[in-house]
Amino acid sequence: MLKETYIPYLIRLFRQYGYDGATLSKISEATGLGKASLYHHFPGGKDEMVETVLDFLQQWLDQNILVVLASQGDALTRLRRMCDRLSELYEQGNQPCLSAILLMGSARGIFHNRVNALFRVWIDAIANVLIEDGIDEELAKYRGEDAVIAIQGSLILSQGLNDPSPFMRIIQQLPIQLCREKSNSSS
Amino acid sequence: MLKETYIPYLIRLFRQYGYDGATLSKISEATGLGKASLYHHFPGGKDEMVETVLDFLQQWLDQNILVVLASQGDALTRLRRMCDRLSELYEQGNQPCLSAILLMGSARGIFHNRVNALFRVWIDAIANVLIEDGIDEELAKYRGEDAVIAIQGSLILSQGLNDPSPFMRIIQQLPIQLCREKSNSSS
DNA sequence: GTCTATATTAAGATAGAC
DNA sequence: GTCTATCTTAATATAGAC
Repeated sequence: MLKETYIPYLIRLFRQYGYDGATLSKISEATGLGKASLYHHFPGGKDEMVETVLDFLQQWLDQNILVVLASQGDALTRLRRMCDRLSELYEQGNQPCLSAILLMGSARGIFHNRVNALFRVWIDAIANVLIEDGIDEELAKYRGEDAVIAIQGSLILSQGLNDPSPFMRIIQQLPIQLCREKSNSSS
Repeated sequence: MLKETYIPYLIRLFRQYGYDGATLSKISEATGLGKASLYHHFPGGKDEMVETVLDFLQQWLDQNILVVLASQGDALTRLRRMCDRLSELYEQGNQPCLSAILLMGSARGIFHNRVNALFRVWIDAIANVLIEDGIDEELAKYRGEDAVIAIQGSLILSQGLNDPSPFMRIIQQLPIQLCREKSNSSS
């Protein structure tokens, strides 16, 4: 089997247990592979498994979020498409964000740079849509951050309340929020 | 020494390494206590340490957030006081939220109910301030959620970018955002 | 209340047969 | 490419002296 075969299992395990909690025993059980076989596919051990998952997520970002943000249509339409993809990725608010999980705990030191890069690319892509839509460059950058903040925060709250509805509400409101004319956040 | 003495060390360790990553060896080193002494203070081991920290955080919420939300002054003033306290708690955006950390990884199953309770109390307290201020009850509940979402999301982003400014920007904007008259999030 | 010493279990990782 | 068996290290936890 190609090592790509095991990515869905790895994503599910790291989401559920985190970096430290997803032990090789759990990974072995979930994939049906013995520990030695896991090291055949991932000689670098668990860190290489996470790197492989991050490669996949980077690709997913490119082929889903960045593609729809660069697609035909007005800003509102393109942002709605992004939200549809995000809703799939996070299973309607029932699954946490792997990037956020990798920022928590002892994995942070190892994977921080990669997560940082994912966030920056995502924020810039949203900001560019808004700039094309006529929004001031600085405000667009803040709105890009606001989008990531709303997604991440609502995922945390949905996890905390064990209720996907905060995420779904935010996802539904987000496109119109980002495209609104005036800043309602003047200091 | 009273076991309360060790709470600041525990908070720092769980914030930095998470539940799984904060090993007894690290805790022993940070506190200067041997492992056996740690079990003298916390017979239930690491889980009892986390429970002790959650007791402290629940108290902190009562004596800081709930107190200032029930204090004298208009809604905007009280929400600004809340934000000041939050800014201290999260060290101006440089420290992650322990509740969020406990929702990630294998700790979630153990402490989810307690974190859930913390979130609910906090959201309700914010909503009540807004209801007193004349905001519709349902909208106030959503605004309470929005506050927690903005805080949690901005802490994640500040961690991800290694830059406290997203948190500080959100904290500064939050009171006026919550008190705004019209919902700019109509569907 | 803190220590040393140790028990027990599980984790990450590898050797080598098939 | 997968396995069994094993190694090494580290984690949680306890016994018992001081």
